[in-house]
Amino acid sequence: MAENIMNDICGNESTHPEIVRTVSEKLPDVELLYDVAELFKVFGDSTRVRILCALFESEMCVCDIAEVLDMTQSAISHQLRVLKQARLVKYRRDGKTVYYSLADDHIQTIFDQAFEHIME
Amino acid sequence: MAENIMNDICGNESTHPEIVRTVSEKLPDVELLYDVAELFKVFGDSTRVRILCALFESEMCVCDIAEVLDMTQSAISHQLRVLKQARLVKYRRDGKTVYYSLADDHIQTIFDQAFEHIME
DNA sequence: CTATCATTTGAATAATTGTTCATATGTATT
DNA sequence: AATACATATGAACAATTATTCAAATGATAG
Repeated sequence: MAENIMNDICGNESTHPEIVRTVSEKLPDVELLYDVAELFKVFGDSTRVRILCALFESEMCVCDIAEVLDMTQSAISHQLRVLKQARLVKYRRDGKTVYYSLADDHIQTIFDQAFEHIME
Repeated sequence: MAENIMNDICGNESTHPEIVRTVSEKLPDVELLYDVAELFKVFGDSTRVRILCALFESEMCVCDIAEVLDMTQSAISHQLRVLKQARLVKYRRDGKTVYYSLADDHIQTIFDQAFEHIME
């Protein structure tokens, strides 16, 4: 009973060497793709999506955003921090109040495409 | 020492009632925005981003993808499952081998915009 | 049927992350 | 000064998740 359980599982040689080679060449730098994933990770939370969509309409202060989303001011502030670090929102201070707005035009385009994907 | 620490923290009445009202009206359904976040969550992992970018070039079997990304075949399979559930990839079987390819044209557009945001 | 190989799946583990609570800034008013 | 209020921040907790390992399918050839 010499069960030869080798289970190569696609060992050394490729199944399709030429495809592996050309795709490996054309694939963008790992670091760039990592940054892309990081950007999408920021979009990948419903609270942040709702904040950005709210800011599509108008600049807003933290309190107003919290009221529109029916969430804690602290929770909103934490998420605005994430959006700020990703350079997706900018802010201006007026007295005690801080007003946030969108920092980038690409955002709306990206969201529009996402909507289209979901709708179809 | 009657320290009146009330800390309203934007209590009942809005700071900007008219903005809160109009934004609340225009904001898309929570469910739709939740779906948008779910889609971006799928894009928010560098392994999946690399898989999708690889598939931009050519359809590929699981083993080849694993070799291009220098990762376990099992890890790739798990992620392909996520991409499949999100209707982002489709597959065809040919004997023992399963070939994956992109299921949607929006993906490339979304990624292009993401690249632009990062580059600028 | 058995052996082999590509792929899938399930459980376990480690790491990441969103919210809450409490507290700390910062700014204006008295 | 002290008070009030908008916002920010830090620690803690719960929940989610990507990878690994082991084992199970599924498919073909002998």
